[in-house]
Amino acid sequence: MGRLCDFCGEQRSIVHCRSDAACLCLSCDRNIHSANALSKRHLRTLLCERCHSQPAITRCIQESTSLCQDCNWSGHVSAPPSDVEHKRQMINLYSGCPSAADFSRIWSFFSVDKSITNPEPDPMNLETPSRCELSHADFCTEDTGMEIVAPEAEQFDGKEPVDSMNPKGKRFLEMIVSVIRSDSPAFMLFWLLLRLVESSFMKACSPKKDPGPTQETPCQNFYISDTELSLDDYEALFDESRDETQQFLDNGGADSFYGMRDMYDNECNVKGVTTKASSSKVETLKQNCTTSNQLSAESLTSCKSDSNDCVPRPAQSTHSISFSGQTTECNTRDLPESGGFSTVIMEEHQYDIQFSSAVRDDAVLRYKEKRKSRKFDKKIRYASRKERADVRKRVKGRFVKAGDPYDYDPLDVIRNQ
DNA sequence: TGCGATTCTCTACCCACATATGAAT
DNA sequence: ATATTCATATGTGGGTAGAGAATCG
Repeated sequence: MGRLCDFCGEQRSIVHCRSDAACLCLSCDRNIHSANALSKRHLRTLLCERCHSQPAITRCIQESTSLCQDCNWSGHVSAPPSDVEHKRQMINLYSGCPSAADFSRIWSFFSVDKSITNPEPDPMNLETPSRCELSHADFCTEDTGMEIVAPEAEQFDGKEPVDSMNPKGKRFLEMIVSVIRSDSPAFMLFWLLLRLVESSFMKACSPKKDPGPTQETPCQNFYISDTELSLDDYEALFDESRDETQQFLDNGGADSFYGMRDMYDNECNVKGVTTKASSSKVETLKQNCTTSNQLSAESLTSCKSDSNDCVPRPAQSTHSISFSGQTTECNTRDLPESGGFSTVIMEEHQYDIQFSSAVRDDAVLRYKEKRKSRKFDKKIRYASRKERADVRKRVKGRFVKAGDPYDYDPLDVIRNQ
């Protein structure tokens, strides 16, 4: 059984929008996220075909099923299949309004069923197909105006030094700051930072031209001498993240940061924290740009964190990024040419991350312990209303009109104490 | 081991009304 | 641009119904 679209409530939901915390059918996804420039930036992915509630992160080839972090963990890691290890593919996130062809490009397992020109969706039949199929009615194949999330990133080829003398590099830095200040997902920033590291790495590896008598520039000395970014203290990383989160929430959450009433839940507040932390980091980076070490592991915490997913996602880079000694090697590729959407976790690649099960078990165990210890105390937003409710007379717990008979008066309880 | 009855746990909902919010003037 | 008025939405807590889980015979 599947899940109905949160918006229309009629068709089977296919994609998950994290920003809206909603599961949507393809039609509604396209309609909603083509409404304006902001909604176009919402990052979406397939919906987990097992729990039908969480965003899928990986695709099991053998089972032809898209799975979220938890379902992937329970189905492949904690209780691995007995026969043969299942091959899995990373599932890309996307934004904008991709066409069906675009979908097929970013998800090879996606196919477009053009023979179905006017399918009558059966709300009662929510069986998830073994292959994800887009009907022609759901998605037209012609390209419509779509927002490119990081057009500047496309222009920045990653091979030029970040240098204030270089207009592209300067624009790149400005872009980072603009991304930080926007509500773009934090791991978009993570990708940008990786590009920044990469560009510096390229310069460090390439023969240096004689710069000649150049004037001092803020970013002149920004080279990455050691491309291995290590997070030696895994525990400290997440402890710090949580503390910052709590502090951020205590300070008013995202409202205090953006100056607006946010529509996000705590998860997005986490995003706010990481963005904030990264913001200060990059601002420092921009101002000083002195040593490569300033781009510390802390910056990497800006990768998108999830209440259900505290394990850093693999990043695509030629650099070796070590998490608690676990190293993953990925290939850097430029963002694919697209007609207006962008995939954020780059090209799909085989999901062969070499996390050792022991370390993974340990991390998950600690995470679950922390999750237990979390406090979700009710927060009173309006003290005056609480004061009112605290003295209001009731009948079987329900408020009653002033003057009506009542069976419970909080003031009587206070007087009797 | 399976099944029905009972008990336990959890959670959404209800109510009135002061106040926040936004639109209209 | 600012102030005022008006209508609507929101949030507050204790008790309860109902759903689902757990236990027992």
